Amino acid sequence: MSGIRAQQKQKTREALISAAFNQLSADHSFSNLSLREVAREAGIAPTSFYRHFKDMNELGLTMVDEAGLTLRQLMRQARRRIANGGSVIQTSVHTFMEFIDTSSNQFRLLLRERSGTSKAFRAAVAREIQHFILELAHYLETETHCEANHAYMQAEAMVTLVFHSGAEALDQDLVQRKELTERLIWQLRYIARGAGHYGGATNHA
Amino acid sequence: MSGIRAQQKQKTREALISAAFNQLSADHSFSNLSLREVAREAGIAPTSFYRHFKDMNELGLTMVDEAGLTLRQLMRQARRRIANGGSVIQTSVHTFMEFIDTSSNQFRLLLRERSGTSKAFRAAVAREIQHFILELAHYLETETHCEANHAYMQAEAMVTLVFHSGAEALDQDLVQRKELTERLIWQLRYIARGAGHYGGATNHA
DNA sequence: AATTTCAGCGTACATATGTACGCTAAAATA
DNA sequence: TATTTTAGCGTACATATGTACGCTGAAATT
Repeated sequence: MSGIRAQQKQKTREALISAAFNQLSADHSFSNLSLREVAREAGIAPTSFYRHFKDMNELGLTMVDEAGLTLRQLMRQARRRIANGGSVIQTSVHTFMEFIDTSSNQFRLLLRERSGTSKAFRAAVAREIQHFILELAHYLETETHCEANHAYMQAEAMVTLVFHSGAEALDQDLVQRKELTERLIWQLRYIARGAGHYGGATNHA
Repeated sequence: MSGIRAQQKQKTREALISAAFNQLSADHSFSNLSLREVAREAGIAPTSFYRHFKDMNELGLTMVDEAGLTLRQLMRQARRRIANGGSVIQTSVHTFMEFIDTSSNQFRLLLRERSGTSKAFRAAVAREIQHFILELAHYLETETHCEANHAYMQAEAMVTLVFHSGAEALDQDLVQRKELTERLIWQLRYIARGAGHYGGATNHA
């Protein structure tokens, strides 16, 4: 039932997705992509595109899902590192920066479409980020005994700062990126401190 | 020397700019605008566009400048209100939320082009936001006796959170917006507290 | 009054895009 | 083996876009 045919179809579907990711860059966002160019890079005729996606929109949503998946895998990896005794803030930030380096275009997509032009996209990205926030909030609540509401607001603020820094890091060289990362770590410490004060937490930063 | 002629030219130039702002919305970003449509709404022929701007790009940069101007006027207003004895954080946040309500499309432009597709745009927006950060940093440094470097990082974090919340507020109704604003205020308090702790400041939040 | 300047227009063109339609060959099924 | 299914192709078309070019009439300058 695996079928030579279904296999090949899956393959060109992936070719389309990776062609699309490939065409993202600092100067080329998803809405700049054209069906024809994506098809060209994937090595199929424009009209064959429709065998796989109803729409460029549908392709885009698939891409958001994929980027979200990568992000979640990353979170697991960060959690493992933390469990092995790393500092929470430092480990999380460095893991995130690796993601930006390794999967820039997946990050770019999430970043841009978060405040992008399509409602469906915005919702999809918001869902992915919400995952991130809730997970972190839960961690902060149980681990630092912070009051639930404050844990959530703290997590939200932290994720916002991390994503924003990620966005800046995309266009920076290593030196700038290092400074940026250090600033970010301080800023996260501020939040941890402050939230601890108002929310009655133990401080583990 | 004011000239009926120059006067008229200025008028249609403004018509172009305001037509362009008018066509921005949640589902329509600057890069979706077309020269022809902007010209149409401004009531001139497509080719006449070039009498005013070399490019859509040049129009866009002008728009960024204009939005930046609005933002700076806003800051002055906030400072006046604070001088009249308002709480710093609350006053700033509410003033900012007014801006988002009153000049949504100017804010939309800054917001989107900050991580947008054109290098020149990104630079222009970054400059505007930098203004904001530096001014706030200076205020924090002199007013709360916070150490300079910490004052900067604190200001940066605060501006990031405010802008991000602004972005979310754009698509929200009044109830959601109120909750959002309250969360934001807490988050800013966290930062003020935390930065105060590490940077040796008096707390005025 | 004679001349120059120039904002705005209309025409025209090359180009890129999405997508409807029908065909083909090879894989899947019967 | 005979039949059906379908991924991918090529052709074709309607549409939108940026912009080159030359004209016009009124304001500005001489």
